[in-house]
Amino acid sequence: MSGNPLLAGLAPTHPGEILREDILPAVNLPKTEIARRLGISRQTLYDLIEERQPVTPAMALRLGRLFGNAPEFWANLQRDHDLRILEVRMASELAAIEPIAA
Amino acid sequence: MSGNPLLAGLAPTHPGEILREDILPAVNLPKTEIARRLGISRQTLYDLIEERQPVTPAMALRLGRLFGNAPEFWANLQRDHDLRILEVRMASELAAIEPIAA
DNA sequence: CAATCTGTAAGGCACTGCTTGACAATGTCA
DNA sequence: TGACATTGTCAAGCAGTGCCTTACAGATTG
Repeated sequence: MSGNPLLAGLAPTHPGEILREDILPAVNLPKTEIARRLGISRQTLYDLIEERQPVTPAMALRLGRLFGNAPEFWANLQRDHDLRILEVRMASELAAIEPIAA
Repeated sequence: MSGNPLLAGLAPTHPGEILREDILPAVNLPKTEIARRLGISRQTLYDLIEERQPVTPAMALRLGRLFGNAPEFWANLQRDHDLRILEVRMASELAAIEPIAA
């Protein structure tokens, strides 16, 4: 998948984007309140929303619980984001690894 | 899924277990060599194998590259492991979160 | 006006992912 | 047999990170 030209231009969606653009507007509650309900600091919520911090496993559980979806949903968003970013950043390092013939 | 009694007794499989039990025996190369090929220290490989360290996104990419499988495979193993462990550890904390009615 | 919400910044702290270096025990093979 | 590689573990260190508290100015709302 790494070299797939069809995927090359796709911006890796950060979970914070979905939270900011889709979910929070739909829920329409003060962010202060959201943070309190999630049991995290207001600062941390803003960091998430502004894509400065990742969705950790613990955060995936909190989000899933609060918004009624599977923690895997959030974890997968973060996984895909991480892999797509790192794939580029580690390109030469990875290319140096010789795959073992199966 | 969290309360599913059918899943309750399943030990959360650490990626290290699969590496240790399935892949490394099949490959049959000195672990010293494996570590070198992965571009990580010998110590780190042992930590992985002995389930003392998680498969980070960077590690998922290395493993996928070396063993010819998708990095998502490794990342998912770690994701499931993390979630299952945390789900238990954070049980009361999560229960305190009131889900928002969709 | 008073109170709440917004968005950001600064500083700190505990944890963690990974490294290097070292060691004793075991295995391998000219 | 003796040289060498492999195994498994321990100790120490270090940079990065996830989250916190505190604080501030500006906007919004009762």
